[in-house]
Amino acid sequence: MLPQPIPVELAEIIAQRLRIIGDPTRIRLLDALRSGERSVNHLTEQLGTSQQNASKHLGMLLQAGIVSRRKQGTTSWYAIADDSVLALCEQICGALQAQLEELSAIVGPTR
Amino acid sequence: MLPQPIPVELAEIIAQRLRIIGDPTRIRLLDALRSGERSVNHLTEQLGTSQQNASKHLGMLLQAGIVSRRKQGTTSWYAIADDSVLALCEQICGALQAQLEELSAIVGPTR
DNA sequence: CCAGAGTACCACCGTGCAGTTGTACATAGG
DNA sequence: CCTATGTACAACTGCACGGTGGTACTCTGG
Repeated sequence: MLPQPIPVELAEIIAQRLRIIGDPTRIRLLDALRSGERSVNHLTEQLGTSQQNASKHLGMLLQAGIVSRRKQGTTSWYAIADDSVLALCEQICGALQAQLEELSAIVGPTR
Repeated sequence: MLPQPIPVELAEIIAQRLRIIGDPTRIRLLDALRSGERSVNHLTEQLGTSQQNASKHLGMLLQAGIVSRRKQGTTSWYAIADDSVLALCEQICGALQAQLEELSAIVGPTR
């Protein structure tokens, strides 16, 4: 599926994508959106951060096409538009768990 | 598999992991290692970067447990230790292609 | 028309990181 | 030994980014 020598441009696109998701606040925003559509106010309170910060990160996720925005009155409702990002986090956690199991096997092999 | 409210610490770990992979040079290093074990010198020439830069990024990937190092004489041989990173890139590309197809469907729906 | 709520944008600051330069270390060859 | 080769580490610089404060804009309710 991937071309054998990945061109520099594609490497930069992939890297940019990974860096967009690679932020604790944005990961927590996406996590909060797993339950469904949420307003900025709700997300701000759930994360315990400032409204400006939440809006800023949601704007970045929106521009990247990872979330979608729906305006109703004065409130904006955000939702996950790209389900693959959650699978990405799952995969990361899976790799981490595999590494931890290897380490524990080395530390305590006979036990 | 993932806990429902992702704890802040886990979000930071996932984010750090994504940021480590989210660099064009490191993605190209991992891509070059898809063909098998390679020396620093070989990777330096293949990427067209400096030896110091390649060594620096390889050190980061090594510390993260993504690649492995084997020293023989004066040369260091690096190899991919965590195959899931390649699947990660594949997934990113898949999501990008899906988004592109959606866009092209909007731009030229009858053609 | 006015006040308040909800949201987004802008400027700023501090931090972290990518790339470069210089250099130290280890090993093989003569 | 002495030199060359291959690699890793430290310091520096420029730049991008995360968080914050301030503010403008929009819509709703009175």
